[in-house]
Order: sequence, then structure tokens, then C-alpha cells
Amino acid sequence: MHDTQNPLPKSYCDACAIRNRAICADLDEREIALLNGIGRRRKLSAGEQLMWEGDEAVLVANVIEGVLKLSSHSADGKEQILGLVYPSDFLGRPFGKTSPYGVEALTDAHICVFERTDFDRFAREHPRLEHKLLERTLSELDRTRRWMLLLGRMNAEQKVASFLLEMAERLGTNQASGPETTVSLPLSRQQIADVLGLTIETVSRQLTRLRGAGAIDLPSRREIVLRDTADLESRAG
Amino acid sequence: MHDTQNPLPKSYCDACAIRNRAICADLDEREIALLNGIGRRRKLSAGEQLMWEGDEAVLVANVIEGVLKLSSHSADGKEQILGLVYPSDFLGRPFGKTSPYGVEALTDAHICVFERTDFDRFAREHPRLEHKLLERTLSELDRTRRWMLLLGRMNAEQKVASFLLEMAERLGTNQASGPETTVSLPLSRQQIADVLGLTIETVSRQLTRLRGAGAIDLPSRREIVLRDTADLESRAG
DNA sequence: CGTCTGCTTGATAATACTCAATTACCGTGG
DNA sequence: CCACGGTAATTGAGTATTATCAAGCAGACG
Repeated sequence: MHDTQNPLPKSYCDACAIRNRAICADLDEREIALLNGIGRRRKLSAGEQLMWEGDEAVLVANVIEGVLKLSSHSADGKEQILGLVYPSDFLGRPFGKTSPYGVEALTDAHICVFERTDFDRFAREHPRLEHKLLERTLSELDRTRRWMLLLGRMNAEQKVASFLLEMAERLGTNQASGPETTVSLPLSRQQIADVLGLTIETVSRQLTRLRGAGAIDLPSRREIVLRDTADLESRAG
Repeated sequence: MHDTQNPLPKSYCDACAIRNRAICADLDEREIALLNGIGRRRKLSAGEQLMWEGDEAVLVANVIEGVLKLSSHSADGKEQILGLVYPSDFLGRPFGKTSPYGVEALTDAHICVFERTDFDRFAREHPRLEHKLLERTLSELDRTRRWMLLLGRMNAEQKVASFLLEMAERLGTNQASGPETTVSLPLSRQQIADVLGLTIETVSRQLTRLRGAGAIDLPSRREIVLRDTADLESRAG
């Protein structure tokens, strides 16, 4: 699969699904070839842990396919999901000694991994890459801060409605002709609770209420149909 | 105050209190002079608003002196403080159209401001600066995510204890000989509540409880003495 | 010295949590 | 294909924590 013996291989990055959306987007042929030389692909199964909270930060990666979660645990063992990572997103902590969060695949996933030290060196030598990484990190910080507002100042209904709208935006598939959006959740109820800072029971009750109000439909555990987006938006605050 | 007419002025950055801690730390004489040319100093009074949530992001800045808050409001008007900004910290949203949060000085402050577009251009032309900015943004993201754990999974006592310990680390002055730390708060009770995602009454009650337990002392509204750090740490979880 | 604002304290209500029981779903093996 | 078992999700009852509303207090400042 690798052509790393060839000094300037026609890299497989060309065939990469996220070639034009990930941080490598602005790199030229030569740079891509070099980056290709220090990276490798890796498959993860749903539930597989890639990194542990507090561990040495040995690797970083681009997500090619699948969804992963970043999470941390409070002293009394409660989990808080700090972020979800989707295809074309960057993963890991460059220029850092330890990973401040654990990383686990929520679905089967493909990632393109680099030794952190290799990546750090490459980044420092290629400002265009570092710039992309900066822009991404700044956006991620904005997104994270928006989530702080949710965690600190929203009630359960607002949290759940906001969550559904965000998931729909990320993963939603619009049914032909209709205004309805179906979301195939990569998260269990417990994981939704861990995203929102709630308990599983509260999430369940809120979903039931929203179904009762006709705002959503729950055809199966992992599927949610958004029937009335306007209603959800007004509930989200 | 400015020497911007002189092509390569002996910049006043040399006398800057945060010259070696801010993102400008790694720049050489020539670069500093250029940066000095596009920046200007500005004084802010306590309570003064520098940017508004959602406004066009016209400026960025380095904080020289004082403390500022970043905050956002939920639909029903509740405020959530997203971050506190201290001397040597960077402020604002480079490479972004709008500011995702409001910025207000909590104390009188000195900042070194740049037009965002000027700064963006300078940053793109000077990878060393951009690298510093990236490292800072990554740390800020780590710090913000740690705060998510507090907002999502801690109870009122844990939040208040964590807050006090963090403030002591940032602003604490150790009394000679004793183990006690005194913190001069830049925040009102309401603002503490807005940091922690609580109400002012809950914050007040927790502080009273901690005083009753001998963990802290409250000599005045804006001063808190940490008497028993170990106790606070165990309460913080 | 009085007023104003910010903080504290108290009483009550609402929200979300905990614990417990039941139901639904999904994969497995017969 | 259906029955079974195990896990995940829902529902219910009761409790705890925090928010809300209201009153009182105190320190800052004119």
C-alpha cells in the first residue's frame, strides 16, 4: 500500500476521499509526497480506543472516514465528551507532551496517522500546513466555546434540541421531496448524555417528549427523524 | 507615543512588560519593528466593552495588563463567560469574519491592538509568529475543554472549589511564611456565577459553606484567602 | 450620615438525578 | 424463521440539588 521507498512517489493521497478538505488541501505535489512518506493508514473498529487521557501524545491523525469522540473523566468517574471528530477533521495534540483527552472510535473508521514528532517537524517546515492547522484549531475553539454555552446555561430540553439540530447538520440525510431529515446516530443514549452533561434517563425522557410533541420520530435506537425543524429550533433557544 | 514614521524604529516593544511571554517573543528586531508599526496601545477602563458578540472581527490584541472576559449569551439572555484573558494572552479572532463572543475589560487594562486584516497579513508572512499563535490556540483549546468537564459534570461545590484553585494559580499572592494564598478577584459574584454556569445565590452559599468549613476566608467582597488548599482540592474532585 | 448597589440569607419551587422495574431491540443459535 | 438471552432504552417514583423569588444586610461612596 505504501510507496515510501520511492523518493517522490505518486502518493495515494491523490485518491484520498478528504484530499481537498483536510489540512493537506493546500500542499503541492512534492509536499504531499513527503507527508505521505511519514503517514500511514489505519483502520479502527467501533469502540476501539486510539488514545487514553493523560497518555503521552505519540500520534496525530486525519480522519478519513467514521466518527470519533474525545472525552475526559471527572474525579468521580463521570464522563464528559469534549468533542466529536468527523471525516476531514484533524485529531490529536501537536506540540504537546500528553493527550488531554481520550479518543475512541464511535463507528468503524479510517484514519491517516503520523508520529507526532514527525508531524511536528513537518509542520514547522511547512508554514502552509501550519496555517491550515491554525485555522482549523481556531474554528474548533469557536465550536468548543459554543458548546460551553450549552453546558453552562441550557436546560435539558434546549440541550437535546440543540444536539439534534447539530447532528442533523453534520450527518443528516434529507428525504426526497419532504422537509424531514433523518440522522443515523453514531452515539448511544449514554454517549448523548455524556455529550450534553445529562443522565441517560433525562435524555430518554426528553426524546420521548419531543416525539410526543411531533417534533421528531424514533424509528430505531440509532435513528432519529427530524419532523419539525422550526419547532426544534425554537426549543433549542 | 508611536514612532511609526521612522522606517525601523527602536520599538517600544523593547520596554513591553510581556515582550518575552506574548506571541511576539520569538520575533527578531526587524520583525518587532514591523509589528510595532501596525499596532498601537490602548487603555481600557474596568467594565469597558472592546468587542460585541457577533460583530465584525475588526481587531485583535495582546493583553499587556489587566484581565478581560470573553462571553456569550443564550437565547433567553443568560450569560456564559467563555474564558478569562490575562497579561501576555492573545485576544480576538484572527482569520475570522465575526467575533463569536463579546470582550469586556474586568479591570482597567492595557492592550496592544492590531487591525485584524493587518495582523492576518503579518502572520501569514511570518511563520514564527503564526507558530506561536498556533501553540497558544492549542493550549487555549485544552484549557477550554477542561472547563467543559467542569460545566458538564461538576456540582456547585466542585465548581466553586475548582474556580478558587484556578484563580489562585493565576492571580494568587502567597503570604510570607504561611501556606495561605490571597486572591484579589477581578470578578463580581455574578461574574463568577457566569463563569461556572450557576446562579449568584448558589455561588454565595458555596462560599459561605467553604468559609464555615475553614477552607477559605472572605475579608472583603473582592478578596478570598485560601486557608486549606488540600481541602479545596479534595472538594474540587 | 444616608443611599445605593452588591452580596447574603431564607423559603419555596422546579428541574434533573438516583434507584428500580419494565420493555424493546438485536444478534445468536437452534 | 423463530425463540432466546443479553443489552440498551424507556418509564416510574421519590429525592436531591439548584434555581427562583423575596427580604435583609453591609460595604462603598457621595
